[in-house]
Amino acid sequence: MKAKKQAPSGIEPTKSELEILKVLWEHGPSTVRFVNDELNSQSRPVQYTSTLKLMQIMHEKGMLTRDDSNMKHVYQPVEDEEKTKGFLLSRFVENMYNGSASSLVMQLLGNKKTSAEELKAIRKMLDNIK
Amino acid sequence: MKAKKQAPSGIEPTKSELEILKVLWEHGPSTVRFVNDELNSQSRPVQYTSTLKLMQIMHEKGMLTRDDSNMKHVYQPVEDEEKTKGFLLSRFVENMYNGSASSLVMQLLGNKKTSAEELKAIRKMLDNIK
DNA sequence: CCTAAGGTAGGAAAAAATTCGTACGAAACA
DNA sequence: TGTTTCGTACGAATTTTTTCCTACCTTAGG
Repeated sequence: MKAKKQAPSGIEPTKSELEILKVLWEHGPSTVRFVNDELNSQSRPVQYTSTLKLMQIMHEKGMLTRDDSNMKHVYQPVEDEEKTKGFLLSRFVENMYNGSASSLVMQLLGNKKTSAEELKAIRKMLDNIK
Repeated sequence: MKAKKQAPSGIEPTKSELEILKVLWEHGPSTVRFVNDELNSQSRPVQYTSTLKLMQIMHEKGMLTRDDSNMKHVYQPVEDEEKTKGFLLSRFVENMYNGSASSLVMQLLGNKKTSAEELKAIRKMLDNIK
């Protein structure tokens, strides 16, 4: 008998779970049917019952709430987008850059894919904080 | 018979593979013994042969090269730290912020865990690019 | 030489994550 | 009312990732 590995209040989505969260973040509370259609049109073919199962599991884990007062259950993330993304981001920084946000930004700036536009936007943000 | 899913030149480490890469990045080319000791002292208990197996798999995948001219094989990442981290970072940005680096930075700035020191460092970097 | 210590290889088990088949209930509608 | 459509539940199969057991080889020390 092993203690359940504690995760910060149901956060810590797997890859597939994240896909689902993204749909819910973008479109708000949704039915399984909607999420599944979205996945199929936006990213990849997946069977309805697969999406259903996964969303049920996420519900069990406390990652999603659902309204099952109607036949078509409507699911919704427990934690909001900001919080979850913030968590994942700081874990990423922790993991990859020893917690140094500036190291990450430096990497980002050295990245060919970061356009001049982006740089400008970032500067502007920093100025606004000043 | 299914076609092997192609991955960008051996990148795309799993969680455990990343742990190993981190050791190799920090300490340079290493033996399995060294990496295993490091994992055990730095992060978690893991059997020698588990680490061995994983490093062998990474080698097969073309993620690590190895010098097996001596009995104690010495392993080394194929891609350098910058490149791999850059890849992972841009995938993260792509995934989580629709490719918008500035969105990510904004989140970072709103993060309690990003200290004033960090902010200062980031500003300085931006000024240097100007 | 013999043995102990430490190395690799490889198969297989275990665990985690993902996918799907089947059963069955409710609702839409011809 | 029958039947087709759309929904959930749930067990199980599959795939991916991780772990470890066993066999066997090489080297160091006595």
